[in-house]
Amino acid sequence: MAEPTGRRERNKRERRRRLEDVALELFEREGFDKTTIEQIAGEAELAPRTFFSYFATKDDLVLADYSERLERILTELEQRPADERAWDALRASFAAVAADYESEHDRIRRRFMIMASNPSVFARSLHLQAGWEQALTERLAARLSALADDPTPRLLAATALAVMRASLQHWLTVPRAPALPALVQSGFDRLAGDLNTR
Amino acid sequence: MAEPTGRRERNKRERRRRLEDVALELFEREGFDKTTIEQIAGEAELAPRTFFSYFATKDDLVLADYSERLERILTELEQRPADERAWDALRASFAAVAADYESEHDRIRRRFMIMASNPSVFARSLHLQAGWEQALTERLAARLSALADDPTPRLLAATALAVMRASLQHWLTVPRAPALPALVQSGFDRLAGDLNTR
DNA sequence: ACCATACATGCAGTCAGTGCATTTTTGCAA
DNA sequence: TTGCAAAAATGCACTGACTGCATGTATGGT
Repeated sequence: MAEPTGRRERNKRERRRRLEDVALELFEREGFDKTTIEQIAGEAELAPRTFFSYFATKDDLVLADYSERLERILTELEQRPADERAWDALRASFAAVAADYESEHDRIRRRFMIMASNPSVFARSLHLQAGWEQALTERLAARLSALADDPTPRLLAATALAVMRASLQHWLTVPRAPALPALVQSGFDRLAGDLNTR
Repeated sequence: MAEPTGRRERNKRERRRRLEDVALELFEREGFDKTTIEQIAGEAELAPRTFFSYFATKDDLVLADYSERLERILTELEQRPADERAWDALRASFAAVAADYESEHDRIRRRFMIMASNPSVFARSLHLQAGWEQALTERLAARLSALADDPTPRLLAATALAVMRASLQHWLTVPRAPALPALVQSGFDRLAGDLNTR
């Protein structure tokens, strides 16, 4: 009875969510290192072993939705006109994604705090970002019809991500910082324009 | 007999070195994950427990000399004239450090390969780089007399490191790449100059 | 109601990393 | 030389993440 199909799906989603919620709270209250998988599974009313069919590592609990963000960026970039200058296309794409972040400030901030205070989580997040850099590099290379040994695409990707990262950190840690899209845009502008005036 | 003092120091250095050598070779031959601390210690003729008084983690074996590099960069930056534009000072500092790398191509490449093929080592290296970014950011803030909430220093630091990283990767992976200092310099120039012409 | 399948669970194991107690080395001085 | 204190190496017992494999249990379609 009840739903026709998809109870399985629903249960899965619900359990995954429960693990995430419970874990985040424990991390904040007791600290990441002091919290064991056993505790997390316990509070989520699952067997410890089951945890690992939902998350590959403890770190992933904090970084669960990282991969969606990359998709967002790439999609956004895909939609920019082909004749737009690469840097401008990146600027627009990142600003658009930044606008998404804006509405999730608290959620993102919570995770950022845990991440920032835990080396292994932090390291893993950077590792995921490196994956983004690679993906971005490839798209840019295609877009620019760059030769395989042209460093330009990687340089652009790395720099754009650096702007995003610096902006994000600023946005999350400085008390009354401007809105994220504004920070991102001005970061891009600064690099393109008055880099040599400071 | 023999040396008056410093035998302790010497032994320590020698053992550390032995661990590093032995480990690198094992990593290359058997793979990072398949190699256990026990094996490494065994080949270096030390007790497993002793390993941890030389290296905090297995990852550190690959990244042993990362911290010295940061020092190099900061020192170099310190020596640039105070009235030089920040971006130019960074350019010169990074190019100087890049020149050091040049002579160590093989050593660096070996480690890079292990790092690139192992997530946890790679993640840790990025984490160390984030530390550099922070240190650089602080130096630049001082240099620019920037206010605490000015994003400029972080942006400059992040970007400069992005250039360095992109150049390094290019240098190590593209068959007949130009010399590293040249790559670094042209990366800096490209960002400062013709970013908006591509 | 029945069955195949997906999923949760239990169990036993590996390995990195840590704290603590003990033994061995080494530097120095009598 | 010998003796001694500090430094370093070692051994031992432990925690906790993560894995492989076998088994139980719920779910969806017939």
